[in-house]
Amino acid sequence: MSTPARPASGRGTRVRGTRQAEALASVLGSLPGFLSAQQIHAELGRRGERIGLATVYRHLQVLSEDGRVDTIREASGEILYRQCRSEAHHHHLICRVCGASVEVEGRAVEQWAAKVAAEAGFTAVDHTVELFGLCPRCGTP
Amino acid sequence: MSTPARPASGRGTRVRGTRQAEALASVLGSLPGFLSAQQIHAELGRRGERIGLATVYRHLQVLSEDGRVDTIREASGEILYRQCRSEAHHHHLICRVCGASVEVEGRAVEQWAAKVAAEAGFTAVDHTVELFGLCPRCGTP
DNA sequence: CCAGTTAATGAATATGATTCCCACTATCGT
DNA sequence: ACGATAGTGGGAATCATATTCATTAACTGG
Repeated sequence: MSTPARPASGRGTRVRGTRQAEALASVLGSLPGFLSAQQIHAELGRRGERIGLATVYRHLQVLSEDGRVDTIREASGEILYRQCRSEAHHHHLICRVCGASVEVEGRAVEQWAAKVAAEAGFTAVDHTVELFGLCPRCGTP
Repeated sequence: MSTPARPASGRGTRVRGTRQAEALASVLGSLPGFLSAQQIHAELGRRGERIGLATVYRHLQVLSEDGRVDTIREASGEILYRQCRSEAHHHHLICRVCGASVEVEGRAVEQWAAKVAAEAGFTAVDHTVELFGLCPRCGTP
């Protein structure tokens, strides 16, 4: 036997372990900032993996639905993806220039949101909070 | 003379007072929530104004650049527009169901953002904050 | 180890919002 | 009223993302 099966993702997923899924995970795991689907696709090509753009989109969609990658929307409307460390709810501080990002937690924001919502009589409140700026490297020429 | 000119927007804008601009302003002024360009275009048609979609987009773009309307991005990526009361910086609490919105200020959030950014060494930090929930009417069946 | 089952792939095509093009029209200064 | 020119609008262009469907290949039972 030699534990033949499950060469891929390892988990008890209903997903087949494919070369493409592994390559995508590898890229997400090795690059630090937020990337667009197209950038990820390009990086895959650069690494010699010839993977269809549709497949990249498909995987990213599933991964983000499962909460395994976080997404933000750029000013242009393009979606950027990033594999995140913490499972817990958090926000991002993102460099406008290089895309580097820091995960930040926002207890203060959660509380503020809850208070404001309650005052207005709103329920089931969700929120989006993202911070954009210049990281130390890009902001200090 | 009889102060003939300036039939349109009134302000010292460099924009010509056109029928289309007035109609658009009228729609924005009379509808309460956030609307997509297409919804606004449809409403204009409903009111008997035959205005090109391109013109609607053009005006909305200028208005939002001038800060005369606020914009948010729906989950689908579509941009929603709304004429806002206050010139001052503010955020929105928006009903997921009916689109109604309340303007909220977020001193607490601004301060939190500034602090978090400073700690990470980021500069020139900007932020996006939007709250989505169910308004009193839509949340209480 | 092999063949069959079926999910996964990907090239091409579709979609849908937004923008661009450009000939035509209407506003405003004179 | 006239002319310069900003504004208009129909349609084509763009661009990210979704979908289709025939083909490929990952797992599974034998």
